[in-house]
Amino acid sequence: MKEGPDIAQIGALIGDPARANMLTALMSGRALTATELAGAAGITLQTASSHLSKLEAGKLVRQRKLGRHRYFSLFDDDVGLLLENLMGFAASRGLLRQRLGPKDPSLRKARICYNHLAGDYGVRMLDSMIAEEIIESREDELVLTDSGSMRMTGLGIDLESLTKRRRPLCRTCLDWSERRSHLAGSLGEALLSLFLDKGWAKREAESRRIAFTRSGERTFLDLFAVPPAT
Amino acid sequence: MKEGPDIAQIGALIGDPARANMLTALMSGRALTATELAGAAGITLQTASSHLSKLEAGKLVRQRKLGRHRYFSLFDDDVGLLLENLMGFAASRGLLRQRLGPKDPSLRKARICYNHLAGDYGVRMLDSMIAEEIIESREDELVLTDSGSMRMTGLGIDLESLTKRRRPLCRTCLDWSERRSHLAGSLGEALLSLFLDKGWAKREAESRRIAFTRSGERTFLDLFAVPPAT
DNA sequence: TTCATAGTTCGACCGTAACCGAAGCATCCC
DNA sequence: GGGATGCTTCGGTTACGGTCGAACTATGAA
Repeated sequence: MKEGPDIAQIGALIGDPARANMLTALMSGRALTATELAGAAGITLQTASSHLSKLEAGKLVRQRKLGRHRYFSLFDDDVGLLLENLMGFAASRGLLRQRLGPKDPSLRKARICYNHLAGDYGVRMLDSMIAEEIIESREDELVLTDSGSMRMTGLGIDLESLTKRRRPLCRTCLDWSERRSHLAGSLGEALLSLFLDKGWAKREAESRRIAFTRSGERTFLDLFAVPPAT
Repeated sequence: MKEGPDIAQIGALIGDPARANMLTALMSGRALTATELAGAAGITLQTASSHLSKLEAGKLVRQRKLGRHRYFSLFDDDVGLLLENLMGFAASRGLLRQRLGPKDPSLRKARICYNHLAGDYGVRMLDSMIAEEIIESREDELVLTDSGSMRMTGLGIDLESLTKRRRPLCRTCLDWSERRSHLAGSLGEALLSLFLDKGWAKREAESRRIAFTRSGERTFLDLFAVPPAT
């Protein structure tokens, strides 16, 4: 017997509440210091340090030294996708965290998923892009069309530099609150940065929430109009 | 903070080696008794019973009483998909089980993924079905085409009864060995049963391997021809 | 009824891992 | 240099959970 990969190790890594909290905090896409992560998990710095070295050994997070700080972030996109997946599963089993303040409609509306837009607005964006034939869905992957490339470039996205990287341009990511897919991959990341750079939306501190400005929201909804319901 | 679903509980459930082994054993799609699962995990019956009640409480498995036996199986398709996902992730981190006997090329070729075909042959089948326009990939979901419906019916699949159920007909499932998608959902399940019923392939005992007979393999490969590489 | 098999529950044991205080490095600032 | 900050390492405590033996329940067979 004993066939197949070892899922227990990863389960155990994610299974500790303190570590799960840190990973969730890192889903904000920010690189956080050990002290910040300790605060997010509600434990002392020493304990956090021990947890982080385990997460690092398991290739779930990576660290970058910057001055006397150590900035931790998720190891790669795959970790983000897996965590979002797990959240979807947990939500489907009715496993919500105890101290879930308000039901957080704003979190369902627009939030950051590691490095791209998620929530109602994220799903809506992908829907629109497919309806507008900016993206085509082939087999199980998403492909940017020629006309889509032009529109993205028109928005100010440097596709050239994006495609140079080895990371896939477009990926789907299952949204735990909407139970449908939104756009991940380097294009998903680039689009979110664009929104932030242009000031259409802002990230809230210490949260995954994305807050659109009034005019930014109008522009966004105009740009990614949803086709009338069939 | 504390926003979002609780992933730690699920992680902890999967994180124990004994439980992970049981879940992996259940990925064979068979309903197994507590004793069989104890054997698969290498623990005593008492311990297994305790683990199983936890898995049941966490809605990862369900049990059916049949005489004096209790047959355990995965709670639903979602659990199977999640586990396959986790295996893919674990494999990508190089986390293989210690006592992995032979590299198991046969397992990579064709195996059962909870209730549908996975491995090289599973991926190949979906590829072919899309190329032959039996299935179309829209947005992030798979849709059976009209001509596809006819072909499936021609094979002897009762689509009517499949669509009556609330489960989705077609779903993608990420294959951990191929790193691409294969067909899940009730159609995926029905197709595998068909292969087994027609005697094209057999399930090996105590394993996830699917062994095609010589003539069955020919028929399968003929039916799901792969388009010439572009 | 009696015996055998399948499984759960209880109790006790034990190991591991989470946790924190204190000390030790490393980096930056003055 | 001296002092402050950020983080790691060490050591020791504690608690939780996995484990199994033994006793108990339930179903089936003789």
